Amino acid sequence: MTKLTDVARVAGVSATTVSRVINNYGSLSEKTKQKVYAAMRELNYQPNSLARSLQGKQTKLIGVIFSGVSNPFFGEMVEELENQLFSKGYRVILCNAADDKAKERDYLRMLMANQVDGIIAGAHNLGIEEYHQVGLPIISFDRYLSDNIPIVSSDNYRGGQAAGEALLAARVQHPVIITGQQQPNSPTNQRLSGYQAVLSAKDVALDQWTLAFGMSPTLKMMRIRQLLTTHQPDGIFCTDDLTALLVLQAAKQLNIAVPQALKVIGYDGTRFIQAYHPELTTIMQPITDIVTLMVELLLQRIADPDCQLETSYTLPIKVITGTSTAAIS
Amino acid sequence: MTKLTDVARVAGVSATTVSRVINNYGSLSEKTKQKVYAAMRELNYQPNSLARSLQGKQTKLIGVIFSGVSNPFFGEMVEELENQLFSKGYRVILCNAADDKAKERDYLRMLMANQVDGIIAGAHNLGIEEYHQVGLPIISFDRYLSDNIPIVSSDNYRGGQAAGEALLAARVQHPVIITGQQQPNSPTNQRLSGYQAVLSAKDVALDQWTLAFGMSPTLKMMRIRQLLTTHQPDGIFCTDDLTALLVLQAAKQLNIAVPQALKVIGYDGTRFIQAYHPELTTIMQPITDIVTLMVELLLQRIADPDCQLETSYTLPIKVITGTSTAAIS
DNA sequence: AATAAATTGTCAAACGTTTGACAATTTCAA
DNA sequence: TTGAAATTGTCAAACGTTTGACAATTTATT
Repeated sequence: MTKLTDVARVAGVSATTVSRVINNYGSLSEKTKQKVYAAMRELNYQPNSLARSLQGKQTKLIGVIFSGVSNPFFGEMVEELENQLFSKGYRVILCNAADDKAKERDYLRMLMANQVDGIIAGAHNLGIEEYHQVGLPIISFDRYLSDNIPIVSSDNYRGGQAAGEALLAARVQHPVIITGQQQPNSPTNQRLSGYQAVLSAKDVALDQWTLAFGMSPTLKMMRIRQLLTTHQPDGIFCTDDLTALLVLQAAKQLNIAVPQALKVIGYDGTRFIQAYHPELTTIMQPITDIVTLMVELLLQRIADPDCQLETSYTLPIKVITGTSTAAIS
Repeated sequence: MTKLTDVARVAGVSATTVSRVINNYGSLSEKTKQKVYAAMRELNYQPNSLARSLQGKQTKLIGVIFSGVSNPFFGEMVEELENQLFSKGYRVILCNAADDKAKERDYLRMLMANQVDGIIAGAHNLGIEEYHQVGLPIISFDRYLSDNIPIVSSDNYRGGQAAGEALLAARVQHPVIITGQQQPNSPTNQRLSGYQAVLSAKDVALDQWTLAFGMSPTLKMMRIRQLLTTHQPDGIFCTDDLTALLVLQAAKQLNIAVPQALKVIGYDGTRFIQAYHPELTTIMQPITDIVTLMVELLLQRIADPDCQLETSYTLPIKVITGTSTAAIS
């Protein structure tokens, strides 16, 4: 591995000068700068980032903790995070917490040992305590972790309202909401609240089913079929799009016509769903904006660890209307 | 940040002894080991991995280069990679090459600067030359990079054959194959070859359409509608599942019944497709096995950089039969 | 109690870089 | 031509760890 002193030798200058060029420190003539750059190119030199970081420079590494990247919503989010962080000169250590407390804790330790500059936390197994004492800039997605850790989320309450309104506007009489398990301190609980508020304003009864987030699709499918046959709802709001896809599939299998006999509305509105399931009405979370904001906040915290940030940032959602809630002519 | 000397002080031993405990080096009594462990726990000590690596230890970081993680196939692959690497004590630096030569090159430089222990290369913008001189253990997915870099892929030729056979078995007369752009040195080209071989054995004409991998779904959709209306094929083999989904969608819009008027077969067979689109017949790549093999090979190379490995490893595919190619009764 | 073996300590160099203090040299303008 | 300013060099400490050589101490064995 070529090192700084090699560059110095080739450029015919001292090691200190090379370091000065790299870090743009002290006064330097254009001529020597060019000599050094030339030597760096010639030797294909890359400063050893371990040594730099050890010496006190930033590592330019960000830990990104999510519960898996195979879910399109998280996949798109992580992809966008990687993109934006890369363009700011940071790299991503991908941490899949996989609904596993121990793994998430391990990752937190590793990220500290690896001296990452900051963390984006999008998995939510761990309690507040463990995150509290990390002592690193953290931005959280969709979950309260500590007073000092900003939460970024989209407007879950409004999203729930919008979904309820859409169903009611489609003249639904017996709507059901399928949620994941309610997590403590999670703003996503607001989806239920918003939905509930809209229903009770119109005196429509709340009918709620819970399917744990980690449940296998096959199992979910069984439950949904059961729900459809026994409860015979004429409208379903799923708090994530994938579950909504299962509902559509189940309805098809059971010969329940959508939207004639059943209106379906999902949640998330990823690019994937928009492209491959345009028929599904859904509530879109603005992934790009969410990521932009999270990155911006994180970089602020990195630049100034004591900077004051809001506890919570809420971004607007958007309703994407497909045929799955279309009125019957 | 607590450091080694702090642990030494608390444990009442020398710094050298602490280091010996951590690295299990030299001779140590059980008693002092326990004292040191206790102190480490008490202080919540994590060795600074920058310092360790600088000193010569492994970084335990692996660069994983793919072209985006929002595609479910790559998403599932990266998720599995992260899982398996984590369980072996490695962490993943996620590199999204995004069909961008410059970005991929940048990443390669960064990975070298970051002293990663190895690389899994699954993006294929760059030529052989740039990978040739990286001088790090590399395993490639689905692309020839250099004689010394093993390729792992699934049996693309057999997959192409199987797809062709499935279409012919369903009594298709005018099948079309939709491929991505053929990449030089990519084993995925074999899908076409295998398909072609089966067709020509039965004297069925080859009709091939190309839709670039990076093209937006909307645009692809347009082309597919055009294809369906002008060419009126009665069978389509898409070399990836997402394109197949677009075909199904387009067929629905155009009132072309699947499988009655049109048989559709895809490629990849992710868990996602199996769960959410069981109707689609597809060729499944064994993602878990592919990842297991890649990780195994990479770790071998890391342990012994000179170890001899095969140039190419091919894993069997599996046909997943849905209703999209069902025979008409 | 004597000896060997096992354990622990001390010390220092090394990994590759940054950065400060200071001195030496070059450049430039008046 | 002198003096100030700009440039470069030398030297060394620091970041936190590992590891080797060696000495000092403790423990186990007979």
